[in-house]
Amino acid sequence: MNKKTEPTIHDIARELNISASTVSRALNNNPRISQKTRDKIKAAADKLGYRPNTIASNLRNQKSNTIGIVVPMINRHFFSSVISGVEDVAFKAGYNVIISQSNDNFSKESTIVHSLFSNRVDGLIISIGMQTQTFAHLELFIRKHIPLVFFDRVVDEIDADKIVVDDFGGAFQVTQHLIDQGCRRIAHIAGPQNLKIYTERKRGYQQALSKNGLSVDQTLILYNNLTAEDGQKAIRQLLSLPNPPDAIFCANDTTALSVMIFLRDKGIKVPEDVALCGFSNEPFSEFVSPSISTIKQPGFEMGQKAAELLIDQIEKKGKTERKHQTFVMPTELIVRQSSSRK
Amino acid sequence: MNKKTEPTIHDIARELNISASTVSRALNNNPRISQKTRDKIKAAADKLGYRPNTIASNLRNQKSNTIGIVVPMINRHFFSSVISGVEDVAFKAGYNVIISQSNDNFSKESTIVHSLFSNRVDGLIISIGMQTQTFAHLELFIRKHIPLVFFDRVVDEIDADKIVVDDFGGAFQVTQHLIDQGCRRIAHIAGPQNLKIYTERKRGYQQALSKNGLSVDQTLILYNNLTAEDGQKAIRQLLSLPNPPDAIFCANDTTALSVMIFLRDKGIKVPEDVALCGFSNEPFSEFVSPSISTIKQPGFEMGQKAAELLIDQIEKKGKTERKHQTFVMPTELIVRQSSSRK
DNA sequence: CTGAAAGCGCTAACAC
DNA sequence: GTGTTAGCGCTTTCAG
Repeated sequence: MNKKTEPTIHDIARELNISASTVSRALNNNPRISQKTRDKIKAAADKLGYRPNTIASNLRNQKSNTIGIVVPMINRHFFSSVISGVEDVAFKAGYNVIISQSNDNFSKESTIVHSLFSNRVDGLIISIGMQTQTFAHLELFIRKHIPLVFFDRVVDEIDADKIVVDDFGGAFQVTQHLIDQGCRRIAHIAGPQNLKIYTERKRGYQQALSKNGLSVDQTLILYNNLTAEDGQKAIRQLLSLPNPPDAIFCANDTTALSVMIFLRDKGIKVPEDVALCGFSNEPFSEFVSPSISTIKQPGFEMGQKAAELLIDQIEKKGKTERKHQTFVMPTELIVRQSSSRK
Repeated sequence: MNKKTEPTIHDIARELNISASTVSRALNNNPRISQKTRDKIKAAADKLGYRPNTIASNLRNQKSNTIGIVVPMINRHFFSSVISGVEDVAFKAGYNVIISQSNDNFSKESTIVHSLFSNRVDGLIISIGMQTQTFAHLELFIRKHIPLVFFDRVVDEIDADKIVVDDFGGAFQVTQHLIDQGCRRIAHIAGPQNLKIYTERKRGYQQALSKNGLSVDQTLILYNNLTAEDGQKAIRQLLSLPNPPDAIFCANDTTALSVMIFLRDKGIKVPEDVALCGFSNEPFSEFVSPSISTIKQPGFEMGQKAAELLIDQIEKKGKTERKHQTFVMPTELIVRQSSSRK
């Protein structure tokens, strides 16, 4: 903030020998001010280099025109796409976007959410961290009736609008596809089961197996945090089984990639020896060799939808508080080399 | 913002039959308040579910504890890494981060910057858009003495702190490397020359050629906006030359990738027939086949540095207004398959 | 069509 | 160690 005091509406008022309220009205295009004075005031404002002080206006109006967004990691393609979508819609509607990342750290997430509340954001869009298992910080928003929209990693226990992709359906499709390619012992590298997206993906996988008369072998389901290192560990373990899998469905692309690189280094052929699928359609999955089959998640569109829902709630506030809904965005199976046995 | 009026320090004051200023002081840990009353006040605050209203505090303190960041596209690995670095440092220092993307659109960039000013951000971090050729919107910040830090796509005409990578050095290294691999007709797909990063990359390329006694052939330098489509067009044109190149240095990885895919589809061998290098080390460049040699840009670290410089300026404000500096982050050549002829 | 006055919630002289 | 008071810059009744 600058020290030389900025021109205010009072400076404009003094310049023109009128009152500050008239200036305020003119600058807000209040029709009660004549066109002539309005023009005069705007000219003076320009001349003085006046810029409205949004903070003062926010305080007075009890509205910050700001929305907060919290993601685990900004620097991840899916999340940055969502943020981009949010910004796109928010900008057009005249809202600022404050971003924060939790780094999957519960304590940071909680601090951030409280700080956003103190900043009086008009609404919050969040995808919770992997560690998050209690929700007092989010219930705060509910209790105060501040609009809240979850996306991707949502919280069942809280009643709010949610945007998810069809994790179950996507996982089902992937698994069915692997079965169609002739795979019979399909492993699953699963994510932390406190996150619904990962339980859903597992459920889709299991259901597809069952529907096709294949048994669910618990030794073929491994749980971890889906990092590249976790993928390495998991594939080692799977290969060491007496009866190793002929296909692996990884709950994200990062893990799928690390598995693929491991197999490539070991001279194990993908997809001939082991077929492989990921989830999310990270940009690299298309270009690696062999390219990785995966499920496309429309990140940008999810961000747009989340922002639309949130702003809708903000601006309808008070009137018809409508029921909260969960929007399921369609997923799309993208078949690439890593699973194409023909 | 919620309608049920939030508890304020006055509510706490009334509850305890003390004055609001005492409450304010206690909550800010002012040592002039006795430990006993401080505890009492904090207990009452908790009980009432009090959350400080940052907007009011900001207005009073003439400080928003917010920094703005403007990038061309949030949804690009390099930029989201920078944002992540900024958030990392800003959070620890108690600042919020408002993000916006210009979409390389000058008019949007200008609107955003003015809006951030109206929001009284304490400082601004920006990488300008491809179209940006006039700087009135940025001079506003200079004129008002609001700290401003440029990164990556900086503006020579404005005196401010800048963080860049060593574009010249990186391009020189890449080109030298291609020469070392035996290439003699090295083409360059260059970016828009109003952006310094691209003139520097071109300059590094030319200098390396000259140093090695190779002539600079203007027909081998193509200018465009470095999209995937631009890359396709450029490689077509280069291949149609009477004397086509034996190596191509692309000013970014996106273009390098599209060139590589084109060559792969045409059955032209990389690196044997045409060696290829990019710039930026986008995640995909490592995993494509053949993997793409490139220059690593430390995005996260640049973001951290930018935030540190900015916050340093904000908090030293008024005192010793130090000279503005340009920080050049080292680049690193990453040699991969696309240029390894051995 | 315009002005006067109050107040959004917080902080910081200045008093005592 | 605590209270009183004024004011950050803006908007909005209410009055005329």
